[in-house]
Amino acid sequence: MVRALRSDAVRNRQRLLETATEVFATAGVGVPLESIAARAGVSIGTLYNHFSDRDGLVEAVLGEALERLMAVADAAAGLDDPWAAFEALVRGTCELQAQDRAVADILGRRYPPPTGTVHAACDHLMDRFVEIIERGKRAGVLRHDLVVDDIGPIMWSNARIIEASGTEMPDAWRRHLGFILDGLRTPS
Amino acid sequence: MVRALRSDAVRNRQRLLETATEVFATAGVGVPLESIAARAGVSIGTLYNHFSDRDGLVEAVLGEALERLMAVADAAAGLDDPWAAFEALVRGTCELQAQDRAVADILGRRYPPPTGTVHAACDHLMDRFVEIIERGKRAGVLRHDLVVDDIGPIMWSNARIIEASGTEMPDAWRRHLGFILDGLRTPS
DNA sequence: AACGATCTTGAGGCCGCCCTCAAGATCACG
DNA sequence: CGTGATCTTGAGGGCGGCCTCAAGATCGTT
Repeated sequence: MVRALRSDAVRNRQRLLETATEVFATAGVGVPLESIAARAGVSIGTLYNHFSDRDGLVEAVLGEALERLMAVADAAAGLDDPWAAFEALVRGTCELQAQDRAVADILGRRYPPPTGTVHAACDHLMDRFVEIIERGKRAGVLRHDLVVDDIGPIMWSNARIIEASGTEMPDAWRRHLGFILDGLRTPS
Repeated sequence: MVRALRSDAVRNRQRLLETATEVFATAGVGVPLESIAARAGVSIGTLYNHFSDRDGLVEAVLGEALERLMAVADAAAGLDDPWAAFEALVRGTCELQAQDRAVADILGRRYPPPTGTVHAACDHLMDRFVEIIERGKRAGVLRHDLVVDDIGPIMWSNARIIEASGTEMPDAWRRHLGFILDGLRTPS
């Protein structure tokens, strides 16, 4: 049986989750845990009371972001036009990377082997990609030699571009992705 | 007047340079300096006797790699066919990144603001790009909206793909770059 | 060979980060 | 209000990396 948490514990846990969500989203999953505890107004010990380690915190925090990811994937899969579906999936995923550095880190392979919910979400995403790529190729809108394994590199590099371009060239990734998409489309 | 180095100092400096070249090329410019000293059979203190800090060592080591870079750039600029020139420049640069992690780090923006010789080399490379992009656009083989600033992201992301794909997918970057190049070409 | 100039050495200070744990604070319940 | 269970705290140990500097080794010159 799981004991009920004490009220202060509930409050602290909540604050930690909120803070971590913000900080991870803006500074990435690699940020010092001390900084999260500090911003949450709590000691580092308390953070470790609630989460086993960085992984535990990440797992606990990424829920909403992963749902957004799945939502994008499902929405894309729901589109009728095969090219539109593919484009929506790629653009949507990259957009989420741009909006949330934690997502960029995960999808960009800057953070160790995803496990648990994170892994599951990535799997689901990849399944959608398989599906949509198949559809696109059958419809003849996607280049015939494209395979799912080509998606990884797109996301890794998108993460890097977002990071390296920072605030000076905030739409660099969009331009770049545009080029790639043009390269993936079957010439009409 | 510059004093002549003592013979043992010459030997050590030489060994350090050789070792650093190897290690930087395979493990990147961020590798612990201690590991270089160790592999060179010399103490960390000696390394710091010869090079002010990591930057100093990098600068001293990168000479040949930078020359290879310029050679590629000049060779590309020498090609008659405008598309061939562009493709050679992009592919050549990325190839050098794949062969030498130090080059990948520099061109991939994983290492601080390039200064000195490194900066000069990057400048030269970019000049070549400007030139070749202009030529390609005039000849109508390159998409009209392409600008030099679009090259950075290509190299940043190439560095990332090389790194993330490691030995499992050693030609991931090549495939990916192929897509991009198709996206940059004017549809015929 | 002997001496001073030059060079090497590696322990150690510093820093940032990870994570732990004993002591103390807070809560909740009777 | 008192008492035990629960939770928080932050100093501190560990680690890995940067860089320094006083002591000692080596060189080369006379």
